[in-house]
Amino acid sequence: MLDPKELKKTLNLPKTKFPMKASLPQREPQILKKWKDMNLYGKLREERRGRPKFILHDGPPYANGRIHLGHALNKILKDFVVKSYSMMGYDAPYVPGWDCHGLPIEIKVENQIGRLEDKVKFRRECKKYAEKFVRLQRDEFIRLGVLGEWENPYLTMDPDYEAEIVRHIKGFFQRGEVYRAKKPVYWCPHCKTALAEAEIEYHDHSSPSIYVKFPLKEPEKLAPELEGKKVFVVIWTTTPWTLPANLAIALHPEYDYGVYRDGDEYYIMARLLAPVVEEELGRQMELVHKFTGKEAEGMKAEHPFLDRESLIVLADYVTLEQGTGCVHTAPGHGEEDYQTGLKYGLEVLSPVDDEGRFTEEVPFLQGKTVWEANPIVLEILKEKGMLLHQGEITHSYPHCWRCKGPVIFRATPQWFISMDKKGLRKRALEEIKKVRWIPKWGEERIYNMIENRPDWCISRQRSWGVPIPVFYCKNCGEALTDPEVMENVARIFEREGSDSWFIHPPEYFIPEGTVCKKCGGKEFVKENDIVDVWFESGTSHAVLKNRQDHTWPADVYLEGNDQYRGWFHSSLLVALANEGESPYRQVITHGWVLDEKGRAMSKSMGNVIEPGEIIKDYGAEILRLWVAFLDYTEDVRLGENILQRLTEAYRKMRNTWRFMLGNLGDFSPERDAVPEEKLLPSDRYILTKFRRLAKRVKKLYENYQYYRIAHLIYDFFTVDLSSFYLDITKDRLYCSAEKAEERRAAQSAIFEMAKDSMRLLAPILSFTAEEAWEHLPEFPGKEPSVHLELFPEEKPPLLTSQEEEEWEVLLRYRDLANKALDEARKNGFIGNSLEAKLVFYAGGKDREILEKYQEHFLEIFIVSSWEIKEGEERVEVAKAEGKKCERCWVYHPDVGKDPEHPNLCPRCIAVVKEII
RNA sequence: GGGCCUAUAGCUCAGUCGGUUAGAGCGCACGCCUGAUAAGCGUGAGGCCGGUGGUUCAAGUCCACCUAGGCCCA
Repeated sequence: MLDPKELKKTLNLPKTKFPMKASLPQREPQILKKWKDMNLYGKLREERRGRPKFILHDGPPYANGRIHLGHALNKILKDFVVKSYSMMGYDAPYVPGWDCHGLPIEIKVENQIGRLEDKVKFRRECKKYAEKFVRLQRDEFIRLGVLGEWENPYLTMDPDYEAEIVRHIKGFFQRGEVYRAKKPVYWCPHCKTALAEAEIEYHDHSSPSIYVKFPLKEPEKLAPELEGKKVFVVIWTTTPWTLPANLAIALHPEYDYGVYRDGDEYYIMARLLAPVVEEELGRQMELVHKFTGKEAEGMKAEHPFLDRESLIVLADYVTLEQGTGCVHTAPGHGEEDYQTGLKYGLEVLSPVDDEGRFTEEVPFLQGKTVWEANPIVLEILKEKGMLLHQGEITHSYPHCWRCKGPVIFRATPQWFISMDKKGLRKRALEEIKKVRWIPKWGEERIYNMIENRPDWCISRQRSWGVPIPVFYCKNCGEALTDPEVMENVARIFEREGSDSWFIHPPEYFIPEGTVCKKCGGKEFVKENDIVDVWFESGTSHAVLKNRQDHTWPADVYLEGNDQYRGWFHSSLLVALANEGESPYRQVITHGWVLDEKGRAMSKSMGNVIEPGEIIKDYGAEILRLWVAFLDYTEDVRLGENILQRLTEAYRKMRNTWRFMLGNLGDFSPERDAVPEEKLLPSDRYILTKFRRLAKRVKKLYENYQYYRIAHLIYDFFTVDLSSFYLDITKDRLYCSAEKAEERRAAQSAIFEMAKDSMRLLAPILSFTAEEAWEHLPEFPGKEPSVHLELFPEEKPPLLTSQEEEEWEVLLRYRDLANKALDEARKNGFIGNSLEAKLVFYAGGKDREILEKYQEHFLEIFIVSSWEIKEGEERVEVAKAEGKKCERCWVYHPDVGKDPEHPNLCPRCIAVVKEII
């Protein structure tokens, strides 16, 4: 007689070196090293050569700072796309890129080393800064398990790339879509430079607060009884110096306005603000006429001190918080004023020079700074009797971040791409309809933006970027925008980079014999402005044309939903204008990363989670699983609780693989695989379910529905595998003879599911699938990395539809049996379910089905004995007959009858005899 | 203020054309097992479907408004 210890040795218990504990933070770097050493990316390119292409074109992140969770979400999703399409059999190269030029880097560098007069030196520092963060971010992206051509990314500061930018600018000029016009920008009179929004600080500042009268022309048009009366539109302003540039007065179209009599004068203002003005003036006025803003549109007023008209216009931004509801509008001195000016075709006046001094356009102020001009304007207004009231106000006012002095809005010449001159807007709107937008509301969103956007101002008064390749005639100032000259510049940039612009004189770029078309001048000066960085990144589609292994247009762009305004937008315009069509066929967007409560992460809220922390504490795989489980088309949340859930889900999947691998320890697919027709019913059932799952998963990968995949596979692992199939087949796997056909049958099913689930999950659980793949038994054609594999080919279901219905009945009875067994356990009647005998009550067809499968009930219900009786559907629990077999723990009446093995059941005696 | 979007159990997700008592997995509680063991199995409790009003015989689902949140713009 064998004692329990010896008996245990006769069992086929799971055995694998695949560890239960993942230790992801330590293990992942080893797997990354394997991929690097074997040149996985290069090998994949080789293996897929000649296959149809699938191009995901990477939107370049900005080379500034470490990566945050938004980057992680984005790059992991891209990795899902690229890896899954690669496993579908496409040749799917992935070339990452970086956006390297632009203001944020200039600001950072300026903070570090100060402002250098030498632009070449300054740009060199900017370049170093960008290179540093490209390196850092690249390593962080690699750490996430993202596979790509990291050794050879595209950078917007590469000479080749800069040349493409110039060529695309050239294209816009060539088609006559570029024009030069004045536009107001923040301007620091002390530093004599334009400032970007990001360079503005707001501080309190004391300004005059004045009410000014504009005599209304033809007041009878507003109300007949006003004919011949002295009617004034009253405006309020804190910048009297901008009054010389006044061209309009804006009213809100919907607000109520009134004409108020004050002695023999009549004042127009918003009715809700009249009491405020009355209080300022210290006297009451009489309301003599009411009207709404839109009634006054197109009327004219006289400028209070210049011989000029001021048009009454309408604008939605007029508020009733301050002033009179009638807004002084100077298109050269304010962003909103400028927009309104565009709408009404007003001139952009800005009679102020670099130092903030008035030009000869305003003779009586010439040479005075805007600050000096304020009191002079007041004097004139008083003189002309146009100053209704004067006070002082302290308010928040924009200041220069460098010199801390107050800044002004000043119109300067800028380059614009026209949306309508050559039908760019119209063609863009048509092209949008041809693209597949995921989610589909994206189409409406970008459509509305393109439909309503103003002309694109592409010039920036900065130095870290690509120059606009234009020259000006030294003699007459005319711009030289000759395409051939620009092509020459492109060729030079290709060779020397855009630094050359700041090194060489104009003659270096301009072919000999070039003369000014206007005056015949032969001497030129270079443009100082650089191009908007959105134009640069919008040129990235050229990467697809310049790399041999790519095709144009891209199949997919995939970015956060802020990029409807950003990269999707600029890419569409740049590519469409130059190539004639959209650079992408599909655009996928993902949401924002929020904290667990659904709020945006911000430093001030103190709720920021760094990807690095998660990788250190949990592993990049958990981050990948996070991305997989969420519906990324909406905003996604992350916090401790969610990480905890994900870690547990991860462990379950890992353990399921581990258990499968353990049971395949002695299995060689080539030698031991059992033909499908010899599989047991439960094997056929689970494989049918699994094959159906595999088919759905592949379809879902095609449609980028990762969270559905994750849920489906995870549910299959927990419900179908762990708690059903793998639980019920333990008896077969452990207790049957090692080479018994029923055991090999279960192993065959497990092998298929292990192998194919690893392949199906490889794009998501890239690290763990790889690790598990290494522990999977060898078979012919097994690739050294799971990422070189293809998705499993479709296999037919093994059950007929009738058999499937039979399984529904069996599983219904399994539920009943479990409830009954639980009841019995709670009563202390049994412990382990093998102590039980089940009595099934069934009738008709159900009874036939139970009888048909009853030889498998030990397996399906994990009980020692059973009986089927006629009756209403239910299951009862009795004690199993016989004694417990010490080897398989099943109760059997014959245990004790064999004198040699009195502690074993007949089956185990047979198995044991064979072994001994 | 405008454009677009979101809201179902503690968490992540289902919920078809409007149609029975709104589902799943995890987590939680209780129990079993000790041959997947820092595992495995079973049972159970969790829902004002963000709120209000409307359309309808019937609303998680359609409409309007509101609240909370997100991206972009002003």
